[in-house]
Amino acid sequence: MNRMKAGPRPQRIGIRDVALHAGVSVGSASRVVNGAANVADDLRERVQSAISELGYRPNHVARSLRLQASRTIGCMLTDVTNPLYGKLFHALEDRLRAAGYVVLLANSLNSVERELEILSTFASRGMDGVIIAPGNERDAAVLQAVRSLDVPAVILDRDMAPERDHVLYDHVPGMRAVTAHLAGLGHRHVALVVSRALGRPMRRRIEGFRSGLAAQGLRADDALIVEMPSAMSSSFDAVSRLLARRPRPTALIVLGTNLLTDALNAIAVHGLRIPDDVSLVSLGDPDFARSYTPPITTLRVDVQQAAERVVSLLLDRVAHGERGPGRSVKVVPELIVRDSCAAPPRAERARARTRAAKPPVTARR
Amino acid sequence: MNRMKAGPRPQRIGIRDVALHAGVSVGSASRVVNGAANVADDLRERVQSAISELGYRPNHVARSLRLQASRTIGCMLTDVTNPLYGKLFHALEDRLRAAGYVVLLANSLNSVERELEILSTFASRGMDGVIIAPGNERDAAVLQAVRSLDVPAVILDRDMAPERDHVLYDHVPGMRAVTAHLAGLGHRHVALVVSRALGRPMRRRIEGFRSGLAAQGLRADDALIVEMPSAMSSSFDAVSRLLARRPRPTALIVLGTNLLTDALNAIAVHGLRIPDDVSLVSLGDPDFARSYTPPITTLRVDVQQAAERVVSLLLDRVAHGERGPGRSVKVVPELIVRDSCAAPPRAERARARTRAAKPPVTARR
DNA sequence: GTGAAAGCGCTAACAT
DNA sequence: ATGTTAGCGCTTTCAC
Repeated sequence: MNRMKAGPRPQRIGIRDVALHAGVSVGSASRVVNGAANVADDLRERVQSAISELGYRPNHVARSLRLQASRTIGCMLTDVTNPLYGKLFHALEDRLRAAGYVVLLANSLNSVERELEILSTFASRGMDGVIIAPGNERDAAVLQAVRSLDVPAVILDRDMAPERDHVLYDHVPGMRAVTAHLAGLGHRHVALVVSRALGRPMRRRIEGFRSGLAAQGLRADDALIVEMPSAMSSSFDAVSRLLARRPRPTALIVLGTNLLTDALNAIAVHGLRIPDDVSLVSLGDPDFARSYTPPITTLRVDVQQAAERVVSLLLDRVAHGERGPGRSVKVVPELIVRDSCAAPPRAERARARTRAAKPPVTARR
Repeated sequence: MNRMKAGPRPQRIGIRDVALHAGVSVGSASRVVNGAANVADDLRERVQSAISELGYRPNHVARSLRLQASRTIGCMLTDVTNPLYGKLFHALEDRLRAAGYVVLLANSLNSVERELEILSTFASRGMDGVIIAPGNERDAAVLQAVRSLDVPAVILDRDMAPERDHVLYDHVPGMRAVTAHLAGLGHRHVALVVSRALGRPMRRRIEGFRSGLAAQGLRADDALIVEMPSAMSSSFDAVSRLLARRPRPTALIVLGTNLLTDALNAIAVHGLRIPDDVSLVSLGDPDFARSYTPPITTLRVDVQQAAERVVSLLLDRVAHGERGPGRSVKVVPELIVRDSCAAPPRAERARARTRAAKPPVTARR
């Protein structure tokens, strides 16, 4: 009667087939599959051989329906194309997979519409939990959607809903460490290049930059804070303009992996050496920051640690029945000091032209 | 009876509740939800308002079980951390989402064990189709797992099972275009840096390199083909060694995004200018290749096009009932000529030291 | 320890 | 056009 047009699929094997083949009831077969305690040895063996003979695989969808749990975690990030998010997804996937969960990834691209759609997808697909970093943390509809999620959620690097769990990167002390490092070296003209100041992360970093400078008795020069129009645009020109200023900034902080390559290029084109002519600190620690000549000092958030925190918070609720109020854990970025920062040049008045004649980059130490 | 310990979840709303609330049968409610034809207007309206009043959301798991289809596509790639795969996933997700599918991403990390596990997960989770690029194309177990998948599959840039659909990057002509370009400029000492030669892609590229050179009447010098031990290791030293050879190679082909940054760095450290002293071609066209000074000539596979092909092949089977034999479509990489290649320096005998005194990089054109 | 049967939420056949 | 109902594959109570 209910036969959908003679499926060409060669009759998926169900637990019912296993039971039949082993000459037991489906209940017993199920108990074996799930490793229940009360099973006689011979029955277990018969079922197990039936399973391998028939090549039976439990149907996860049916199980999910029955159990009201899918062992799936939804993960909404801005864009895995960004290496930082790519690595994070990776770390999350590793840990969750080890715990028996599968991760459903969705790129929100910072689009409100898309974020709503994704959140809705997560809801109707019965995720056991979600990990999200909404680009539009301030949007009322997104906020509403997040708050009305009926599964455990961990919010990453956004400050949205106090009743939920959060993992927050502690940008302010992070940036303070950078400014302290630079100020300690003697820098007084420090420039900052950021991708876009929307959103908590950039706001906090700029805040940390200002307060860090203030703590050193310096004042942030607004003209030295450059914000890129979009995450996609090249920062080459912006950095170039910065380097053309007089007095030239003696140190540059570049907040974004994409920005770093452009900045390095701009510095080279201006014939400047790192760190002799200009000091440089980057965010995010891409692999080549380590292998660059000279190795670049970076402010790094430990992705592994962040993933660890996120997963632990989430599984507390998903798997261990935690019921408490929203918790918030901070991950402090660490300053990895390498060779791209030094004292500012004595003669800031010297002309760039003169320098262009020197070897382009300092030698590997 | 079957009440799982008084779920704290506030009684998920089902279609049954909607029907009750609207005073109709579940069947009718279902018809409205699915936009069936035979529904009276007033009934439809009543159901619709019940839906929004109750905030009903169809349970996708139940629907999947009933329909024997999950509207989910499994996607197994080596590692989204690699920008090429990141972009690809992105493009795939866009298209599939538009078609009403959700993508389940899994990073295989080239581990056999993991690939088998992922494939198995895909199978038991009832994917409607899968897109895979197994790192271990030659492994018997992986091969077996791929061939015995009982859902439509598209295999990406691997040549595995003729009965399945494939999208293959046409590396040989791609590399030929590169060598032709370089040879046309007059280069005779062309070096190649590859990340690892395992796997079809690199094998084919090297093959294309050799045959391309041969077609120009040149012979590939094996000493100029450098293979990195792993995708993760820095190629700085390898490139450095290459540049220290005499006669120095006049052109460098770098097959990997990670390798490019290291190569640029090594070239700069040697005090060499691009393209005056050494020409450079890269693979994969990362964003900064365009914004670099000088802009880097790259061999690019059009990710959008590849994704388009993959999705179209897959949906033919998943959604349009295609039953035919395995199809294979090729995507030809295109050479994007920018400013990083020029004729080899006349005086190859001149010393690097001399050159180091010149400005480090050519000006932006 | 094992079997029988209910039912997770939904759709589609069938009956009206 | 609408209602009734079987059953997707599985787990788990309940009775033995």
